[in-house]
Amino acid sequence: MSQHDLKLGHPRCGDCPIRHRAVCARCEPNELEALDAIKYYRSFEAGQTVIWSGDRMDFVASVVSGIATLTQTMEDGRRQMVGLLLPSDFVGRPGRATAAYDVTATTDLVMCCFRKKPFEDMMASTPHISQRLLEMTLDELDAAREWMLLLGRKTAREKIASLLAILARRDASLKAGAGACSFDLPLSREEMADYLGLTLETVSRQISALKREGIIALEGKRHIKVADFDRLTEQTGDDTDGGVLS
Amino acid sequence: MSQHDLKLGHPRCGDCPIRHRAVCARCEPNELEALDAIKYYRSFEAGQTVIWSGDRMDFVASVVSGIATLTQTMEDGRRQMVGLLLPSDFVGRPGRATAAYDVTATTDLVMCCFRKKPFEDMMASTPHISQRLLEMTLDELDAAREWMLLLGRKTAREKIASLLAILARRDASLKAGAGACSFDLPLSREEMADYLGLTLETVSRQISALKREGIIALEGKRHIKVADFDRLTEQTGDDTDGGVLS
DNA sequence: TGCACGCCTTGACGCAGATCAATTGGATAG
DNA sequence: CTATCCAATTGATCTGCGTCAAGGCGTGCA
Repeated sequence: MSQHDLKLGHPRCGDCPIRHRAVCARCEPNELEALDAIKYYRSFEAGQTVIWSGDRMDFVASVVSGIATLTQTMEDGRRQMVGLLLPSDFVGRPGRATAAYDVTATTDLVMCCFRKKPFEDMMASTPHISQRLLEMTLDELDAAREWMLLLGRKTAREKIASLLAILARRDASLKAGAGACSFDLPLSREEMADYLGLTLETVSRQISALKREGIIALEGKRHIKVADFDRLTEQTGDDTDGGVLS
Repeated sequence: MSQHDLKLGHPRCGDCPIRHRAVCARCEPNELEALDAIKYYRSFEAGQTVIWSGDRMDFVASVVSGIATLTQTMEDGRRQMVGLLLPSDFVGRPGRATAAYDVTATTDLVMCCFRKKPFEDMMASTPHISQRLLEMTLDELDAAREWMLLLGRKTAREKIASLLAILARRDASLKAGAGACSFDLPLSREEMADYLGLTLETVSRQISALKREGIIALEGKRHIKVADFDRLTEQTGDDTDGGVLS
């Protein structure tokens, strides 16, 4: 769409990690300067809650390193994860005063925060930013819709396989397409269950089943080896044309 | 956020219905002129498919009247609705060439379409538009996340009650809050099932159960009467502080 | 008037996944 | 080396919802 993507910072250098699609040589350096003035960093330990749903939220933020989750909780304690935040993902909603979801660090986490008021002012005066945010939000919406199909219509086995495939794709060196790969699970069984709309027992049983069938292997509880990625994706129920994302 | 909301057209007049939060007296008339040049209208009959997933899509659009759905279908025919498009909702993604979901008219439908290329050009030159779209996309993302909780963790009864509450809230004259109301179901049992991640039989049974308990009453198959809205919302599993949206 | 077709309802039954409960295994502390 | 703790596994049983199947009801067409 825009040949001139906003350079709020370069993902590679980790300085200010708002993701952009392609490095662009024509970006204005002063956009970065402006952001420098209103940003600060916060670190969290694995398991720490970053924000509780309903809290006043006077910043927006971007994940620098680590993984966080967005979850919703019902009165009786049922929990559903509704977002998985990976490095460069954006948190918080310009124009809203309170948080709508719990945000929890599942690994050690560093976030780059922007005070909300100046960030919003800057959005108003810097069109690239809202265009970039729109693009990112549309990506998230697509991911949410894929997730809805998983929650509403997939079996437990398909759910697990889908999650493992997502994690494998993003974590492992799968450049070429099919083949072997291995990665660390960033989520506990319970967190996986909250992601998938299952119980942790069902998650555990399905992982054991995949192991028994030789589709995956475990090293410890948290490290997964996938012998043949194609055999895993066969289990996901998805169309078999493995779209490789940019 | 922006005190100066884009006036692409006034929802009330139905001319060009991109929704905006508040009527703004200071809008530039030429923004509207610019849109006039690239827009056109299309009508569909109930049941007609507007776009198939994978189709080349050279426009974006906004719903003028009627209701449309976004659905995803798996190879074996399992279907999940992932979006419900009501008047003033936006369809299509700037920057993407092909449709990601099936779009189907569930009632007679009129859409206001914008040719994509000129629309994108205008987005680039008119910051208000991307800001307005960002706001709308964030609203959709919130709705999708609420929906994920429903799909992942709610029981069949809670799902039905939630859907009826959503339809009642938007359709009926519930200004004051609680009380009686009635409305027409815009969806068939099967479409409700696809929305909720259930089978149509389960939908039918749950509706019968709510009827038996006097929480709702049916007139014909498609008209619902809710005697006491609070008794319905008690069944949704949601927190009981009925947030009234702007 | 009757038949066919679509949509909905209702019943009977089975199973995937939830629930309840016990055990294992790996990590850390004493 | 043993005790403690917590995440994960595994087993036994239960149940909500899916599946399969048989009507019911309204609408349109011959």
